[in-house]
Amino acid sequence: MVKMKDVAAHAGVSIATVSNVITGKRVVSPEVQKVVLDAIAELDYHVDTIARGLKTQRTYTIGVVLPDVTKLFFNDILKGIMNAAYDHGYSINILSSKYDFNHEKQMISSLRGQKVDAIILDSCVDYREVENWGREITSLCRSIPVVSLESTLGEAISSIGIDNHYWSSQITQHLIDQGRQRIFCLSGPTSLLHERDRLRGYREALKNNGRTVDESLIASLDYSADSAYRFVHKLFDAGLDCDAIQATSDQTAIGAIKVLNERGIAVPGQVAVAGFDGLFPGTLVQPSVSTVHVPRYTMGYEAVLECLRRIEDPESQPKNILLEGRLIPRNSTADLPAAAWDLDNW
Amino acid sequence: MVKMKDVAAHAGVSIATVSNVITGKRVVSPEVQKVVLDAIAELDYHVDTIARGLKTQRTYTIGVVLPDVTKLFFNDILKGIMNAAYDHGYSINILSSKYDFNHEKQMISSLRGQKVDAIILDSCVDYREVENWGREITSLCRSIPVVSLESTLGEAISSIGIDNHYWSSQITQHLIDQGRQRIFCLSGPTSLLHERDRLRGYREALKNNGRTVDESLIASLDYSADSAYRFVHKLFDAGLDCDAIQATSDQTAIGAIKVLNERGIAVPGQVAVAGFDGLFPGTLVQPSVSTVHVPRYTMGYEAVLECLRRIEDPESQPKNILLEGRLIPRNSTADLPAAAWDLDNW
DNA sequence: CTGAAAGCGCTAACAG
DNA sequence: CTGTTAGCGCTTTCAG
Repeated sequence: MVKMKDVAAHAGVSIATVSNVITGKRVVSPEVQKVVLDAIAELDYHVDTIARGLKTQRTYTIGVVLPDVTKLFFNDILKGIMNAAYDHGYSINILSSKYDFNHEKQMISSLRGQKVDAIILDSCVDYREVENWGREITSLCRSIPVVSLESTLGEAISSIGIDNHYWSSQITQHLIDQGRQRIFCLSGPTSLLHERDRLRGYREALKNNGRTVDESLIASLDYSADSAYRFVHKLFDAGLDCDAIQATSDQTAIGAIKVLNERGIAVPGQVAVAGFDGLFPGTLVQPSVSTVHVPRYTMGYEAVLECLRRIEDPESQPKNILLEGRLIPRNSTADLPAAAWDLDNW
Repeated sequence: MVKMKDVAAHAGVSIATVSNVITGKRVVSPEVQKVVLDAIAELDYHVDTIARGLKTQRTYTIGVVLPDVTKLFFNDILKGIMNAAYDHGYSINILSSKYDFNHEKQMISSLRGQKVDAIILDSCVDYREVENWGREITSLCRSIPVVSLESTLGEAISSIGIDNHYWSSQITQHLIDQGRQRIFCLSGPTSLLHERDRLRGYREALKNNGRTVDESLIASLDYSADSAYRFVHKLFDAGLDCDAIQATSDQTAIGAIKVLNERGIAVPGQVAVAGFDGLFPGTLVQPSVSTVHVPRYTMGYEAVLECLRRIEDPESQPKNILLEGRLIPRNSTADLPAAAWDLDNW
């Protein structure tokens, strides 16, 4: 491996000069500069980022901890993160907590050892522990910026996400506007703050329309379509009486639609189904799924920008960034022209 | 940041002893070990992987260069890579070449500067340059193992993939078995070796069945569903006469199905459509897409294992690993019970 | 504007 | 079994 010393020798200058040419932190005369640059090209020299990192204590790497990278939802976030990072000369180090809070803790810890310059975290912490965890992260990651995805983790930690409460209420309202009377709410894990927000939105929309919340029309599952599928089958076996199902993810909404299709229950004729997130498979199934679009790509991209902002100005304060969602009515709740397949984002 | 020196001081031993406890490369007495471990825990010490890397010249990082991480196909490979890497204590550094060979070259180069321990590459090199590029990589990455995905890049480079030629011929055969006479082949970029293999498979299957290859029934596009969509519309506008379309990707197959659905052409009644890859959206659309399953996850996982094998034994020789594909007939080519939605892998 | 030299935090000889 | 010490390749004072 050719190193700086070799370049210096080849160019007939000192090693410090080579360094200055490369970093541009000190002025080097044009002639010398050229000689050095030529030597670099000729020897095909590349700075050793490890050695540089040891000296500068910067790695140009952002650590990313997500609950489950294999899921489309996080994949899209990841795309945004990767593109933004690449655009700005950063690498990323991705870790999957698998919705296990202990893993998450450990990963944050290990990321520090790797000297990442910033951390982007989509936490799976229990909502009751949010504040503690926020404080712990803050003390753990004393000197580097942390950006939380989807939910707020406290004062010292930047966050970026949508107003889940609001957008969830919007989709409930949409179902009500379609004349639905008994809306079943299929929620995700209630330990997650943003799931609670979505559930709150559902409740609030009902109340705003002068309805009472029937607790027998609320259930919490994990995020898997399969759980939803089996669960909804059981519901109907038990004689569930509803004319709409509002799922807090497209994944589970589609699981529900599958059940209804299998049982010969017309969607949306007899039962309307709404999802959440705006994943592309919602456009492929029959009927297409009404949903709220969560700007996942933007979330990832902006999260990186927020990291960079705080890296570049260590004095700058954490920001809470709120992105816009978007209600997308499709054929599972409304009588609309058939939605077009989204074929471009996969 | 607490460092080894601090741990040593706190434990009342030398810094070397701390190092030995951590690496386990030299025996330390149980008592001393305990004292050190306690100090580490108490101070919440984490080894600085940068400093270690500078010394050991190992980063426990695998560089990954894929054409387009935003695509489902590569995403699944990535999952395999990430899981395998994580299982073995490695990090990965992902780069997206965007199907630009110059990017790819540059990325391989930059990965060397980052001192990755191995590289996994899914190359977009033109098939005519494969050998040159293979040689160049070999000399560029002299001391680290390189594993090529999807196609073979020469002697010194391990590879892992399926027999595209064979499996493509299998799907053509399937269409022939279904009684199809005029099979249009919608190929991907012909500069890619594995696309050429798939096309060869199509040709060979026709010949094996005593048919002549009609060159007007062959076209090459990029991989986007949108291109396929517009192109197939034009084909039918121009009066294309065929009773089957064999696309070399599910993406383009679905684009074609969309066209046929729009034009009221029955699939598979009038025109059968087959894809390739086995992506889950093929199970969601109507009709579901017959395809060849490419074990993408396994490909990624095994690629990492191959890296590790060669890292651990530098004397070991590169291997060419061939994985099994699987023909999956679904409703777009055959009169079968409706295929079930794949809801679990996204 | 250029060079010499210290040292980032760790590992691995080498001594003891 | 434990300690001392020389560097890994770079950046960055400090001198010139």
